[in-house]
Parts: sequence; C-alpha cells; structure tokens
Amino acid sequence: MSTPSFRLYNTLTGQPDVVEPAEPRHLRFYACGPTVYSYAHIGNFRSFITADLIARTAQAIGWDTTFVSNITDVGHLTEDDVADATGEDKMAKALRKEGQRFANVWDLARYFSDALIDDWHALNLVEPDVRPRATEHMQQQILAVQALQEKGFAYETKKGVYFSVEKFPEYGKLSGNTAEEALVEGAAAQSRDTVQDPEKRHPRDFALWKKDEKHLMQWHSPWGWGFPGWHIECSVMAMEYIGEQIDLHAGGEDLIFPHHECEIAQAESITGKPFAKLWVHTRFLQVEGEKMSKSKDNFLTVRDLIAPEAVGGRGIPPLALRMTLLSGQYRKPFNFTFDKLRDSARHIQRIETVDQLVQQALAEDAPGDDFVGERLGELYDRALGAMLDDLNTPEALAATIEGVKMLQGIGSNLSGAAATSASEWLDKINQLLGIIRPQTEDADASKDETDPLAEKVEGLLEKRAQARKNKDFERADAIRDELDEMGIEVMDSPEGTTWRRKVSV
RNA sequence: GGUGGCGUGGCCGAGUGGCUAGGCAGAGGCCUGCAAAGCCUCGUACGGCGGUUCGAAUCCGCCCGCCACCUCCA
Repeated sequence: MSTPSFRLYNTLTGQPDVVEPAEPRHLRFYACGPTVYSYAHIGNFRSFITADLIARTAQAIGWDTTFVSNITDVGHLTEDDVADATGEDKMAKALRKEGQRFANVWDLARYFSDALIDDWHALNLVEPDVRPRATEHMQQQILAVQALQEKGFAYETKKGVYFSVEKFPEYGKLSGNTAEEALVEGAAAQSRDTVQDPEKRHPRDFALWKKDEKHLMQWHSPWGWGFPGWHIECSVMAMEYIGEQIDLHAGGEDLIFPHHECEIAQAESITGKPFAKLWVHTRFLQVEGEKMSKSKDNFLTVRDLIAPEAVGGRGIPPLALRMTLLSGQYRKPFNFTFDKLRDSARHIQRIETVDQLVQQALAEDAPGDDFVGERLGELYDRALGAMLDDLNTPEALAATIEGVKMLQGIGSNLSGAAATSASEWLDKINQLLGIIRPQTEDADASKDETDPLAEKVEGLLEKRAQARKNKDFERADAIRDELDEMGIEVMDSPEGTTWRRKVSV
C-alpha cells in the first residue's frame, strides 16, 4: 500500500507542499485564534475550521496530531497606534460598549472566550490539545523579549521595546512585503505610518513591549509596567507547547502580514532555526457578495445564526452552518449566502434521515449480502483523497452526498450486513468532515424528545389520521395546513406518517 | 503603487491536455386521496484574443474583470 501524501498550499513557498512532519506521522501545528472581545463571526470560524480539517485529515491517515490554538485575551492597542480611528484598545472599547455587563476587561475576555468555546463545540470542531491564553504566558513573553534584546534584535525607547526589522534580512519572506518597499513607498504608505514613537528607528519595526501604566491590562516587566506586543504571544506559545520548530502554522489570510511575518522574525531570531515549515492561510469570506462588516447589516456571528429563534437567533442547525462553510475550499474566495445555508440545511436533514434509517436497519439485522460496502469504500477513498489534496472540501462533500443518496435510495431494504457497512461509512465520514452527527448533546436540541411541540404535533397527527381513515380529506388537509404553519412538515408513507421540522433558513 | 488569489452551465462548485463530477433551482414522469418526502429522466458550460498540439476548460502569452492583503481584523 502506498503512503498517502497530504498536500497543502504553503504561503511561504507559493505552492502546494507535501506535509512532512518532523517526526513522521505526528503533525504538530498551531492555529491562530481570535481576540476575544466579542462573539466570533462566521469568518473567524471559516479559518478555525481549516485547522479542524487539517487535524481531522491527518488523523484519518493514521497520524497523531498535536493541535495548539490560542486565545488572545489582551487588547494590545493604545492611543499610540493609529490603526483604529479612535486609537482605543479593542478590549477597552468592548468593555465601554458592553457597559455594566462586565466588571472589568478580564471578565469580558473570560465571557467571550467561553462563548467561543461553546460555538467551537456546536460547530463540531475538534478540541485543540492545548488552548493557551496570552495572559497566562506573560513570563514567557517577557523572557522572549529579553532574549531578543540580548541578541541585539530589539531596542528600547521611552515608549517601549521594538523589534529591529533591519536585523532580520529575511523579513518579508512570507508576505512579499519587504522592508525596503515600505521605505521607498509613495504617499500611501507614509500616510499610514504617521505613528507614534519618534524613537522608532524604522517604520516597519514593531512593538515587542509597550510601556503603558494606564492600560487596563498591565504587567510588570524589566521595562516597567506595560503589556506585550501582539505578535510575540503566538511565537512564544507555539514554542512553549510544540517546540522551536513546528510543522505547520495556520490562520486567516489577513495574518500573513504583519502578524505571521513578525512571528517568523521573532522566533527565528531567538532560535536561529526556521520556525514553521508550512504556512496555511484561509481566505476571507464575503456575505451575499459583499465584504462582511459591522457597518452593514451583514455581520454574522455564529451565535446569531445558531441560537434558537426563541432567543433572537435564526435557529440554523449548527451542522448546516458547518457544512456551508465546507462547501467552498478554504483557499478560494467564499461567498456566504443564505441560499447555500438553506441547501446545506436540507443536506444535513437528509443525512440525519439516512443515519436513522441505517441505525434502524442495523437493529433489525435483516439477512442478505453487503451490497453497499464496496461502493461506499470507494466514496470514502474519494472523500479522503480530496481532503489530502489541499482540503478539497467541495469534492469530499460531493462524495458524501453521493453515498447518502445511494443509501436513501435503498431505503429500508438494507440488509444487516449492508447496514453495518453503511454505519461504518457514516462514522468514518463523520470523523473526516464532522457533518453527520453533532458532537455535543445541546447542539442537537431540536431532536429532543421532551420538545413541548412534539406532544401537540402527535395529537394533531392522530386526529388527521382519523380524518383520513374516514375519507374526510378536507379536515385532514386543514390539519396539515395548521401543522405547516407551525413549521412542521408531514410525510405520509405506506409505513405510516412521520413529521419533522421544516428547514427554515 | 506593491504582493497574492480567482474568473466553469440560471446559481453553487469539482475537474489541470482526449473518457466532458456533484449539488441547488427548473421541466417531465412514478408514487400519493391530494400534497410533502423519495425515486427515475432531462442540462454540453468553461472571461476575451492569440499561440502550442492530431486534440485545451486544462499548457504558454497578452488583455479584461473580480477579490484580498500591504493598517486593528479569521
């Protein structure tokens, strides 16, 4: 048997590279997580799902994985930074906006990081082995900055400690943004660089430590009270939990520059070794053809979409959202639309139906041959092959849907042997793509038997059945209309009548 | 201005030299008291212009268009 090769597009080399872990068959990687100052949006999760799929795909070919994904719970900005129009720290700003909800910025960070983890589970993402927080690695960050200073890569000013880009000639190798360009750039670049610290030696030098005694989060350091620069936390935590050299580093495309460029500069200056071998970046998504932004009404948080309608959400099944995000390959522009979400919700519903069908056939264990195993095996291989080929999720999904439709066509005629194959296939697809079964109970609340709606529906269905028996179709249809308005779909079959919630996207 | 990505049928989205996925929507049919669900059948598309080739959506060149990053942002 030939060893399958796992290929991913590497931003560093500009081509798809074979994933070759330093230790064979053990992939160690780091994925940049969000700054937790609000609920995570679907764009955040598109990127996290890429990391999730890398882990799942590696595991599918029998590799071990060490998956580290951080939580940034420091704001990092001060008035000195021009980036934000208000010059205000993200966390501080969020705290002001949230008013009395939180006692302080620490509470706010804790609240939104808990929310992040809830969403993470709802969308069936694999749990990272380590989820380090920036605030819990302050000592390591301070030591790293000191090390950079001692090695001559950093210098101190009245306002902070900076990394000297000129000391790291390879700066720009990831993004193509070289330091020289920044200098010779025209007015556009200069206008952006109206910063801040006159003692900064080079426009591209970036902060390792900010001195600020007024910041809402501050720590004591050899340079006085202040807080760390944004980039240092990831370099430090990746090295802490994986090592000086990591196999792969992932994140959103916006992180290519400056964040990942700076991570490389810091880490490689400290160790003198290449930091990450592979850099994987997920493209931004658009919503209904437009850039998602808070100023438009197209800013979609995971929370808004999956929360039940009763509490102001849209009641989207989490797996439908996950499947929608899988319907485009991570490296291509993705246009998130409610049309796609509706399609996905239908697919998820169909998958659920088939899963139930299979479980039932498994229990009944009818005699007969396994007449699906071979075909399903081919379809799984196709799905896995697609994932190994730079996470080609649309192709993997196509293979999945094909198998599901085949099983659906067979319906209740599955033999016990065939049902066994089908069940195993569903398990394997689920491990690979995470779209068959919810991983947590609460993600599947809609199926809850204690649903107060269920009783009412059953009652109405009974009345309808009676009416149909009496050939009183007018009354039967009236009941069906009533159910329809309740959002219930009624399906008659020779075996009896079943119902389910309508997909309401 | 710099860097990178992308352009496939009504829509989404695979396919990287010949064998022309899949889904959604749409049309017809089967089933049904009628529906719904399900099943069957139906779609010859690759931004433009050149070039290479027996043959190109697929390779090369030029052009057009879209998007992103270069500044906090997944």
